[in-house]
Amino acid sequence: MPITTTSTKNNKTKDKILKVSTVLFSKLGYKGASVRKIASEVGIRESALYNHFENKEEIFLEVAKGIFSSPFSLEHEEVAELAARGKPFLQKFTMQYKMLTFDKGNEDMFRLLMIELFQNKELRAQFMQEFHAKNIKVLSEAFFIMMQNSLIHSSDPMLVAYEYISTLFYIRLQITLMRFDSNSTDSISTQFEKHVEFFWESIKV
Amino acid sequence: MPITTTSTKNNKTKDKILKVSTVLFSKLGYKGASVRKIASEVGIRESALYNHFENKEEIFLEVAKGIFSSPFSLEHEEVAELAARGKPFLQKFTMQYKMLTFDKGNEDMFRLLMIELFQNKELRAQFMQEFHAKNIKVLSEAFFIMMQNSLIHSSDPMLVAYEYISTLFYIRLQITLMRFDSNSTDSISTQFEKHVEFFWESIKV
DNA sequence: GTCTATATTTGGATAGAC
DNA sequence: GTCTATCCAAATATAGAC
Repeated sequence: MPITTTSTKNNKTKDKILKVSTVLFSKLGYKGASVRKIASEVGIRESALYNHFENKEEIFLEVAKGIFSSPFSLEHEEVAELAARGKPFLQKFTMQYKMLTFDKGNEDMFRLLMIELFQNKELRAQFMQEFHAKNIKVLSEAFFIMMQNSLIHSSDPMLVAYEYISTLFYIRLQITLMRFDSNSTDSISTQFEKHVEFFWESIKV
Repeated sequence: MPITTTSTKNNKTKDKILKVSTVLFSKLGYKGASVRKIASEVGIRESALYNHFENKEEIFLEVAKGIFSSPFSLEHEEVAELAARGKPFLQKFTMQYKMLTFDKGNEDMFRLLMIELFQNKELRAQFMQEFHAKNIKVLSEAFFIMMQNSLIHSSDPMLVAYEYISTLFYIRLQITLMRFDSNSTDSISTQFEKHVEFFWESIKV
């Protein structure tokens, strides 16, 4: 008995509403994605939407849940194991980040986050926690281990983590922008790998 | 005969409209800042607005001009001179960036840019050009000079520039987010200086 | 240049028949 | 659960008096 994220029952319309809403919210933002457009795209009347959701806000909140539900992350043991080897950790972490960047669903969620970031206090708080603090935590733990193993120069692990994640974020933002305009990301797609190389060369003993 | 940026004549109302619009657009975005709210805040009727601007779009475009009009930047000669000394260049460049981050007017413009980034193709193009490409150009020129003077390790100046600017951008975004919620930026305000130190230690010969 | 009045469109939401 | 019909509020914008 597999349980879907949200609805326990077979609810095709509700699912379609969420699917359509995700696309529209992440393209047009909360205000831009009107109930009219959503209903029209789903293929039903606006009034029918209200059989599945209380109001527009509820649809949005359901969609927005997806923003911070990262499909994968490194296990604590895996972090320790990889960090002890140094560079492999950075490679693994960065490739996961790259995957998220190019994954269609996560791309939509990232765009939605960026669009609503300054319009939604709750999203800002979650951004700081889930996108920033969590990454800083994992990375600084890894860098700390690398320092203990004398693989990299000793300094503040949190600072090193900050420096590392900031570039990943910037690459992700740029790529998301380019893809939104259907521009080629060829010139920037290897930036993640270049970042790993540059950074590792910078910090290694 | 000093000429104001936009209006040659003394036009107090028009100036007030622009001032109010700047605040509202940068808080609520294009859609959120209604003509009603603008007029109300200015202290006139909506219809009176149309004596000064064709429509809402025109007001926005006028306000948006301010996004990419950086108040200061380094002269070409100054870049060369400072870059030849290495670290002083990074310090100067970064302090200018920090000033922009904390400057009220530029803070509003940066927020407006972030809010509308995914809603406005023209803004995206300008962001890539004015915020990214221009900075990469200045920085890579400086790093190139440092390499020629054997102050830093030889590598791709563009890559080094990319790594450098990405962190500055991330710090700026975080600070702008915190200030938007009136949160203290004490813990992060020295991040710019830390970035200079960390980066210089990473690249210096 | 500003006001009142009004037109028009869009958007969120409900009532009630099927 | 979906439809038609309808309501109400908000938003952009114009006409014309003062």
